[in-house]
Amino acid sequence: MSKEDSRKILVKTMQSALQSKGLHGVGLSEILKTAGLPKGSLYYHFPGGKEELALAAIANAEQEMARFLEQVFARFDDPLDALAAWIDSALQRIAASRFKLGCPLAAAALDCSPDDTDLLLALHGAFTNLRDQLAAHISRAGFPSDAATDLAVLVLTSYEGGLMMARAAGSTDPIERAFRALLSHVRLQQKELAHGH
Amino acid sequence: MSKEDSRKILVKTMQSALQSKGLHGVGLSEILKTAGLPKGSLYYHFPGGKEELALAAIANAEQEMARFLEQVFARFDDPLDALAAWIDSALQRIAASRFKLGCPLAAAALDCSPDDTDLLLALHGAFTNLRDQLAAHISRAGFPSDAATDLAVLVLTSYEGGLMMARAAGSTDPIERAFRALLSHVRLQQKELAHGH
DNA sequence: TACTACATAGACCGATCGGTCTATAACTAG
DNA sequence: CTAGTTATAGACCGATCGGTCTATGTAGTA
Repeated sequence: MSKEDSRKILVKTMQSALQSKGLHGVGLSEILKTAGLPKGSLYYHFPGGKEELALAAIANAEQEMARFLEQVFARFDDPLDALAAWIDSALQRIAASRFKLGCPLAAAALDCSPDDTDLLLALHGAFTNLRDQLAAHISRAGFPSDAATDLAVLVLTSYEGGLMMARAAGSTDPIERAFRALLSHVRLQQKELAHGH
Repeated sequence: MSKEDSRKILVKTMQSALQSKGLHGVGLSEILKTAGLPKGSLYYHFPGGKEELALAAIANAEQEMARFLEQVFARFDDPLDALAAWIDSALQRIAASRFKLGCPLAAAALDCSPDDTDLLLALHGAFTNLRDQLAAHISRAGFPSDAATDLAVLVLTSYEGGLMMARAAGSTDPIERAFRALLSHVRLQQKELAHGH
């Protein structure tokens, strides 16, 4: 097994563990058992141990999400249609996991100690990047830059909060309701803007 | 020290621990040290151990939040003004804790195992109650029942997601942005409704 | 074949985990 | 004063935690 294979397996395993149990909810032994690798491999690829692995998993999750967003926005002319499609696919993914999987970023953010600065900094960076990416697309829908950034944050917070509540509810209902409300309000605002107010 | 005192201290300590470190982020020993009580007290008041204590902390957090919401909505004629005031006070509370404290419900939801059914059921109940409470007030602002519930969920998800992102950012910026967008869109919709559309 | 990285393998460590158990202090009722 | 209940107190337990360490393949190069 090559170097890159083991690294990737470990990162993916940690990412999935973050989604289902949080940072402190899983032990290294469980991760290694799932990954099918011994402890030596972990500390060879990640001398920093659990935290370094978590940082890698966070970076990977951010990249995956950014890539996916880019794909979705490329498939639709109207950014708001893309937004709706993104949420639809998220609903399917969550339901498919029987509501076990949340966002690895959110889980890490709430499960770490407040003075775990490395982790929090990485998370802040990830959220900022995703926010700016969303904002850039939303502004294409006719929203001024400031309003687009605010809207992007609203979308992200609802998404994260919605994932969390969907997990508790064992249902996609919270996400469906939140984005039904969000999109209906945003469409209305868009119409107002188009009429030159 | 009376029975009720120790119980309350333990519940509050666990609640605060959930907010700052999550369910698995704190050990019982740390909780007991903070509470200034020995292990015997914990297992006397909560024979079910950590999980029973966590359930009590969740129930208490829900009650506190519901009570606070009731107070805020009682102070304003316009429910949307109350919503804004609620967020303002949340911003102050978060900043005062130097962004260390999140929502204990969210932390528990993301930090527990997917088959921890007791915990997830309690969380689902709490979120549903808060949602219905919010929806009842929002419908007073002129929104039909269905739309009011959707909006209430949007408010809750944004609040929870916003708290999480504020923690990562070390700033109230995400909450401010999310609710600036949310309230502006909702006010617009309210105007449309008032004009009889 | 010998040398040298790379990567795996897992025994082992002290610390801490959640939980159990017995002992005792403090108060109340008779 | 005694008996009984309530609550505190903390020693103690096996399991598991994250992390270190040495030994063992294994692949590429000379």
